[in-house]
Amino acid sequence: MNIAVSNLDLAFAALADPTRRRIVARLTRGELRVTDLALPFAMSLNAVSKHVKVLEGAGLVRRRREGREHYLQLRAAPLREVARWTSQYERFWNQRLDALGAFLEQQQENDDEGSQ
Amino acid sequence: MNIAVSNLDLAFAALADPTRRRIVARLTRGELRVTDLALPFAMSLNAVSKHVKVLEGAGLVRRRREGREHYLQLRAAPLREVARWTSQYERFWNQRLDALGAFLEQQQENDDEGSQ
DNA sequence: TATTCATTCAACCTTTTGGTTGAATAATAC
DNA sequence: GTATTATTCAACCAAAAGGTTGAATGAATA
Repeated sequence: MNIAVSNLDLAFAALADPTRRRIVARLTRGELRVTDLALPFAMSLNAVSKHVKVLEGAGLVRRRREGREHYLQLRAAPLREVARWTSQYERFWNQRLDALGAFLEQQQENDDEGSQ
Repeated sequence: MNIAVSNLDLAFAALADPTRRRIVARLTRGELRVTDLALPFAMSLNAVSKHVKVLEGAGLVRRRREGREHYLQLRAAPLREVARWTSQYERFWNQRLDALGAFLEQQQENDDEGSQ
């Protein structure tokens, strides 16, 4: 009896780990076998294999089996969802500047009152 | 002895929980007291308070104390970081289409070979 | 066929997470 | 001054996360 876990949940959670973000970055260079992917990481191959599975679960990585070798490929589509969700808040990014703008406007109004 | 946790780690992790994303969405309407913020959530006030603390830790929420009331405010700046990281991969979003393009080009080349 | 290689599976461990309840704190209202 | 209200703190709990090691599986190679 699983409760629903959205794509966005999975994508954000997958990307919350720095090792997994490094994996994503690494795969932009092209396909890699699990072993080769794991090379620069200071952890066991098994640990990397687990991270890959998390990324797969989030749809961020695709696996192509060729004999005993598994080639991993970046599938960035879920990042688009992340970007879409995030960009909803674009107008809040400069909140402080907006607040400053409002403050300046307010001050302007006050100045005007003073001149009546 | 904490190991380093990046801003991006904190932001992604904070946003990986659907309740916290709802909180962020809710706060776009303006400041809210903790109690009011918690109203629509089917969990204890304490649970919401904890979520707020996670969002604060990631810099996504700011707290303004006024007497016994705490007013919470959205600080979307960390979302900009998330968007920046994510947009690095924009050109991979349409990977499948690119792959199709490459395939079609390849096929075109093959056709050309056949005509030599 | 026996061995090596690429990878996962399984079990285990520690820390973190997301929730609960009950008590503490501190400001407001009666 | 005594309730009441707003919020956190603290302890607890179950489940998940991130890592380890060792065994299993299945292909390739000698």
